[in-house]
Amino acid sequence: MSTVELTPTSYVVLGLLALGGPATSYDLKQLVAGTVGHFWSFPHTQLYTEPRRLAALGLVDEEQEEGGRRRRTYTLTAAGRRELEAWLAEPVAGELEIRDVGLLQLFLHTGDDPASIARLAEVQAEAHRATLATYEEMAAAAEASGAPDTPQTAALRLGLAIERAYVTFWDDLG
Amino acid sequence: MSTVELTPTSYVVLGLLALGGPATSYDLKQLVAGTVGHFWSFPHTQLYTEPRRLAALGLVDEEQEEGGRRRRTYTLTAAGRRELEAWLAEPVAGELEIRDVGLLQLFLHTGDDPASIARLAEVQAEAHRATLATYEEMAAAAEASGAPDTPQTAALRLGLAIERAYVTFWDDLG
DNA sequence: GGGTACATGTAATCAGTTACATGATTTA
DNA sequence: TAAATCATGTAACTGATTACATGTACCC
Repeated sequence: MSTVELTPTSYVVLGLLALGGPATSYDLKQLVAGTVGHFWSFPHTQLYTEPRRLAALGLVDEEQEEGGRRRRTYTLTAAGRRELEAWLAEPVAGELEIRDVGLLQLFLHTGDDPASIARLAEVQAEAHRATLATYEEMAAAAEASGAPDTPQTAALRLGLAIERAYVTFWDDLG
Repeated sequence: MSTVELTPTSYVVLGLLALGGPATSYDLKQLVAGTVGHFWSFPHTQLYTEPRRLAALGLVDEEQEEGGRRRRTYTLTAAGRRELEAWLAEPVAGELEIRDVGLLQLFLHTGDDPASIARLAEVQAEAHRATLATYEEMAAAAEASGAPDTPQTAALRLGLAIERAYVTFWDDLG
C-alpha cells in the first residue's frame, strides 16, 4: 500500500535510477535529455530538487562526495523500487495531453488569414521533420546495435508514428 | 510591439473570445471542454482567474451583471485582439510535449515484466479507442453540417491521425 | 592564464492545481 | 419542498519555472 504522494516527475527519477543505476543530478539530466525528455521534459533544476525530496521520503539514498564538486549520487532504495513497481503495475487512466503550441496556434486562428496559417504550417513541418530525423537515427542506431526490443525502443516507435503523422499533417496543410 | 507576458492559457482565453464572442467563465469552460480541452486542458478555476488577469491588463473588458448570479461577462478589447493577432502571426518554435502517463509508464518499464506491459497496452488501447470514437463523431458531425473547412476542423484531423497511431501502437504491443 | 563551456546548485516567484464553499436552478 | 445538479467563485498551497550564481575543467 502506497500512501506517499508522488508526481510523474518523481517516477521519472525513480524509473531512471532503476533503469540506469545510481546517478547524480547531472547524470539524470543527461539521461532525460536523451530519452524521456523528448516527450516529457522539465528544467534541470527539478533534477536537483526532486531527488532530494525523494531522499527525504526514503525512496532514494543520497551520498555526497567529500572533495571536489561535492556532488550527490542517488541510489534507489528497496522502498523506492517497491513504490515504482507498484505504480508501474497499475495502469493509470490519465488523459493524454498534447502541449503543442503550434497546434494551439492553428486552433485559435479564424479562417480568414490563410497566409498566416501557411507560414505556421511551414515552420511546423520543418520542426517536425527535424524531430523525425532524430528519431529515425535513434531507431537505426538501436537496430544496428542488435539489441533486443525494449519498452524504450517500443516508445520510440510510437514517437516515430506520431512525428510522421505530424509531418504529413502540416505538409498537407501548407 | 508586445511587452506583456502571457501564457498559452491567456491565448486560449483571448482566442476563444475572438472565435465565439463575449462569454462568461462558465461559457469558456464549456467551450474549452468541447474543443481545445481535448488536447490542452486545465481546471475550470483558471477560466475564472485568467480572464480577470487579462482584464487588469486591459486585454478584455469585464462586465458584471447586477442581479442574480452576478456573473461576469468578458469581451475582447481592441488591445486584446491586437495581442492575439500578433501572437498568431508569429509561429512559435516551442517543442511538442506529450504529457501521456501511459507512455511514461511504458517507458519506465524494465523489459522483464511482459504481463504488466500487456495489461497497460490493453487499458491504453481501450482508452484511445474511446477517444478516437469521439473524434470520429465530431468529424462526422462537422462534415454533415456542410460547413467549410476551418482551422478547428483541421486540428481535429490531426487529432484523428494521432489517435489512430495510438490505437495501432497499443494494439500491436498487446 | 584567460576565456569558454560544462557542471552544480540556491532562491524567489508564480502558474496551475486542489480543496473548499455557496448560490441558483431544475426535477422528483 | 427537498434533493440533486448546475454554476460560480475564493483561498491556500506547491510543483515547476525563471533567474541568478559560482565552481571546475578544458583549450587556445
